[in-house]
Amino acid sequence: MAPSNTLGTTRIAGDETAEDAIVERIFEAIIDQRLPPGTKLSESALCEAFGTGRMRIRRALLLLSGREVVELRANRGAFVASPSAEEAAAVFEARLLLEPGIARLAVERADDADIAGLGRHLEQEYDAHRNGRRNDAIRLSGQFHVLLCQVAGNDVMVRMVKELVTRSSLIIGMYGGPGTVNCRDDDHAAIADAIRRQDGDKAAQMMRLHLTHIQGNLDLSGRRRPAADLVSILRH
Amino acid sequence: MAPSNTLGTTRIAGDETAEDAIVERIFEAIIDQRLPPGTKLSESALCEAFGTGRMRIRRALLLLSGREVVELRANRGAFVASPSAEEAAAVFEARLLLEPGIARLAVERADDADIAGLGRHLEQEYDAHRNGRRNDAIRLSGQFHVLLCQVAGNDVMVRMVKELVTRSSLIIGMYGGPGTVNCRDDDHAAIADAIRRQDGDKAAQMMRLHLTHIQGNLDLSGRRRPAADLVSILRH
DNA sequence: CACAGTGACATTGTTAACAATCTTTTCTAC
DNA sequence: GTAGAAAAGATTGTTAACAATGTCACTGTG
Repeated sequence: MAPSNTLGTTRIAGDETAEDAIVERIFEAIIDQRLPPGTKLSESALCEAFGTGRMRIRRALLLLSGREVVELRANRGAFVASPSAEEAAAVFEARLLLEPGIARLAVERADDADIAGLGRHLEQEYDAHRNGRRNDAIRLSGQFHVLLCQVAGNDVMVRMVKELVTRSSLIIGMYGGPGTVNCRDDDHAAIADAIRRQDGDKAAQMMRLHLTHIQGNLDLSGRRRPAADLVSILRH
Repeated sequence: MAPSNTLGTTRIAGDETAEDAIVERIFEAIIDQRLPPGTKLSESALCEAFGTGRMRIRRALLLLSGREVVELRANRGAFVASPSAEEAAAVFEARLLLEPGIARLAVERADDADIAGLGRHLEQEYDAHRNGRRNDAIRLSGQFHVLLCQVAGNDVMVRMVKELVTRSSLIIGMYGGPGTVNCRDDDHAAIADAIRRQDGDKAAQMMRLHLTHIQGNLDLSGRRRPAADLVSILRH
């Protein structure tokens, strides 16, 4: 099972530092849109939420700012990034350049275990969607793209896509319609199907289409969701 | 002129923090192979080299580790990353996926000023190469790829390619022949030429060829250059 | 009533001392 | 002379106090 540690790094268990875990938790919270853009990430609140000292928190925030997911304003503190419209366009342009190729690579590299894993993932996604577990649905939806990179067997791309997916969540939170979810399950199923059939061109094309779908649901008028209470969101 | 601040971020001048400058300097030093893989980056040496306190240095090192360019070993300190053979393959696979598309985008977006800028850059590259300024040649060579992203007008890709180019320098330092430079100037000229002629397919193809050339000069037998003296390398 | 100024409070940024770990040297035993 | 152990030294990691800055409520004035 192991429901937690989703989107986790490809690292050996004992090797993880505490701030990596914090980074990962905040990453996830942003991906499933529990932390909307602009949310203030105050040090004291994070200390309380994670039960750790200020140093760890500050390191984690610095790491997150390096991933463009958190904005550090001098003497003001850390905030969940609020991507501009240009940034949003750039993120999706990058995804359209990367991910169809990744899908094609995934076709080349996928073995039976990978195919089975994709199937299991789709089932989870579908389940979460059907049972109305919105947060799970959003997170799994983003995780699908990362999973594809893992099937493609390229850790560099895993890192990149993880960052792009997270930023996409922020973008959707800002510029997407109220009910918009990260991805439509049907698209994912189509991509996975193409991979199962070893049709690289189709997989790439479906991925391109999928990303275009998401992009098409954005309106770029700069709305913003209200910031929520940090401690309750991140409490374990 | 402005010979320094090459490969600099797309940021407003006054907005830069001190650690960003440090990060950029180390990035550059790695790109033109003055800092070989495995070099120990001791805090005290860096403090001396940059004339700043330990805190700044530690923040910079953490940022660099987030970009996979520096490896942080607990209680041992920071080291210039030594990419494994698998990592090397992943980096070039990612570049082959990204950069041909970027070249194509650059063709679509390039205006006259961009074309002129590319021309000037090539001249500088050629000049450095002819006059035996090896470090400049290597740095400019890497910078060409970043410049292309800037022409393509996508800051997300700029960040990605900057990281990939830096890691490529490490890879070449470890697995490349002794005289191997980052890129051959001819390839760059051919790419720039295709852009000038607005031939997107050709630009993409030349980029693919170019990256394949570099990749072909690697042998993956895990040699390592000796570590050099930090303070003399980074002193201003 | 609106607004500028002032002060108290809260939050972030920095520094320096301390603790823990690793490295190197030295000493002893074989 | 070599190998192992122990201690001294150097380096990194952590903590806590302090300084600087920003925020907000309150007050007085126009």
